Amino acid sequence: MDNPRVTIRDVAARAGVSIATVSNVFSGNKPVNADLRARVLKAADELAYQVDRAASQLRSGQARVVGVLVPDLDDVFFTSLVSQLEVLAQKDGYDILVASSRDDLGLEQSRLRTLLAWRPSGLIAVPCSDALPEALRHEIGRLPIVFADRVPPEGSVVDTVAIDNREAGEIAARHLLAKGHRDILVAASSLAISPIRERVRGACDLIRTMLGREPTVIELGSNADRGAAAFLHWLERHPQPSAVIALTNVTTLSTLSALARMRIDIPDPVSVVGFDDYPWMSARKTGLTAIRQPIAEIAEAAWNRLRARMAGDQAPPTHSVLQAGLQARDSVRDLAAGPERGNSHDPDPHPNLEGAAASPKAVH
Amino acid sequence: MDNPRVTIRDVAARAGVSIATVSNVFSGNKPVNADLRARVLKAADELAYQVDRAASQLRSGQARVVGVLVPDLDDVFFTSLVSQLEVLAQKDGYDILVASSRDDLGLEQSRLRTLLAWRPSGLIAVPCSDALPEALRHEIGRLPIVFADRVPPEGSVVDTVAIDNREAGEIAARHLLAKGHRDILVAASSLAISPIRERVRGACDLIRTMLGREPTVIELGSNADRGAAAFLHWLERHPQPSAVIALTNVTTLSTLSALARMRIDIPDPVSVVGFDDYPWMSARKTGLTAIRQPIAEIAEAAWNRLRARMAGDQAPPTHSVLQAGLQARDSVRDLAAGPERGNSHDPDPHPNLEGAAASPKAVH
DNA sequence: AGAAGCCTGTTAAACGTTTTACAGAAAAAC
DNA sequence: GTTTTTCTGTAAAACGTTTAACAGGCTTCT
Repeated sequence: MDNPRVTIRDVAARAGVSIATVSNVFSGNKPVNADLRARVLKAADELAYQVDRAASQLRSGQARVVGVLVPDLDDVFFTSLVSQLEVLAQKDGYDILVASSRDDLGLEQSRLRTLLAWRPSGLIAVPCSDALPEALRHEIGRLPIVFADRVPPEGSVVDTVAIDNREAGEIAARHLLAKGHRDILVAASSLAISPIRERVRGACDLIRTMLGREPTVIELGSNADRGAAAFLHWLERHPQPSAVIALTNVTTLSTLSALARMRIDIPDPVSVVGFDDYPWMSARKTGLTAIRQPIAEIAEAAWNRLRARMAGDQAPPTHSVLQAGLQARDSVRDLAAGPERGNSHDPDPHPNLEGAAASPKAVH
Repeated sequence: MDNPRVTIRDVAARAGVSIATVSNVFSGNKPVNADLRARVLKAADELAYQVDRAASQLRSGQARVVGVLVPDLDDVFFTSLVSQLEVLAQKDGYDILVASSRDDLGLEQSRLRTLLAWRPSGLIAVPCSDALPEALRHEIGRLPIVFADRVPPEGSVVDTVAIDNREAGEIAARHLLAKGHRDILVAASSLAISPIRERVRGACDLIRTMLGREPTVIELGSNADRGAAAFLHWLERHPQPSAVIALTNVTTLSTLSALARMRIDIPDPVSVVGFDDYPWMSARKTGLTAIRQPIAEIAEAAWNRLRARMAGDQAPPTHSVLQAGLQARDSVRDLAAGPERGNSHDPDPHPNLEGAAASPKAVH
């Protein structure tokens, strides 16, 4: 009852073959005769044999594990990403090692180091700054790496997958402008994060062009509660905007929390365009109009790129850019249509004029 | 520029010591003279040496990795758990290997097998059925295992950590009864899941005792959208209840979605007690009254148990039971206070009479 | 029929660590 | 002054697998 550990040698003995044959049966590295194969499988099954990944990896150098590094495991956006990646990886026989950098450069560095110590066959990361993490510098040509979501603005030495963030901001702004909003507040998480800067730029550029004046931009951070407090603080000492664009799912939460606490209704007097699309956004009386990121496609693109690299693709880095779309619901008031006040009783959501279908588009 | 891999041997050569000494420096297994130690560290740093975990693990049998298995990586409850566990594990120098069973027994089996192939030093799992997964049967005395959240009702052969689910259901029911509600609907995810059955039992027992009749129980599944559709379907062909208890965070979402789509207001005419406590629950005009699970404490208890086991604790399995509490907000109407209708303009949430502080309580 | 080529299976040598057994030097005990 | 003990470092043997090199038994080709 207390057999210490069953190895390939035990299986070989029981099946009456050499250990190499057993290895070949499991790794599929060399073909093996059908009935021998059956004998081996039977023996392995009876002994409840499992190949030891450490030994396997040590000898072969092949890890069948990929590291996944994200900035925050409490942010649904990132966990959705992890969830999708787990499914894709599992389909291809890979396990995933997840680590969170908690948006801290030092922690990112150390988490990367420990991930690399596993000698993974690949790495998918959402880095927490624009600079290439020091720990990855030496790995550039060696280890397949894909950056997702947060990609350096000036191109990267590794493969990247992200949405067109500038356009995402623009879509939000265009929607509000089309509905007659003139006093738009832009709520960002942090301008230190380049995709956020891009979203802000997209929104601000359009607003400036159309209205000839700069919208106000505020930073609410990456924590919903603290963000809500910050926004509350802002609301108390500034005139109420007619609409706010939240550029992140947690900023959306912060915005809604603060508005709720101030007992300010949506979409009248304040309209809101949120970011990302999660069940809670439609689980409310006035569903949230939001910019939808195609998370499944981001994950898929990242995985496909990583898989190609792991298979030996040596082409220069590619940068996939996916499209975000507008998910129109009821949180934006139509000021252009007419001056009627109060909650709209019109059950029809506004049609989506902007064309929201997400489709991949390879660049560079 | 293309050195293939730097091993302990290279470091030893450069530092002018034996490989055993280098190993001792890094593993801390045997003390080593201070200046030798410094030489080794310097050499290692210059070569950017990293110990190879596969080799290390193969020889020592020590993995410094723990497997984490959850039923659904898109459910915030589980990802919060993973997030907390990642922090705790990292603090103790462990990495985590995450896998999702997607609530499928077969997948759970296969995911467990691949986790076990890593020979992890421990395993934290939220199983998807009451039965001990077949893959774990052989590991019982060998591998430290902790089950969290979903624990078999009749005790378990492994350590478990969970909340008092019966009481959680009871608290929700008591709150509604105290507010004068008589027509209560219980929305569960799936009665196949034992903690859900317990919550249902807690709520139903109390309601039966107080009111002398059985409340209606419906199953909405573990997907928010499908659950919303199911509840909508139910609402269309049954009389409106005065209150609904949602026993899961996704059932809460389903419930709110369906009510929103029916344009039924909260808390009047329908009150809602939700489950779990997430930012989106307070990011609404009428904040959600909900049963709060102490996720951080669940994670901590699970990790502490696992750590003790990994350190060699051989005591019989323990079963920690934590307390859930009521987070009172504005989604429950007070029918007892008076017959006034319409949205309450009273900004004060009802005081929490039930005593919500969560505290660990060891059992068995 | 004999040589050449393919299968299919085996033997043995890695892979990079940890760890046991041991050796030499310094310190302590007699 | 010798012996014992303690301390530090080293040599070498694992750990369980993959894989290169090889060895037979076939088929296939001259």
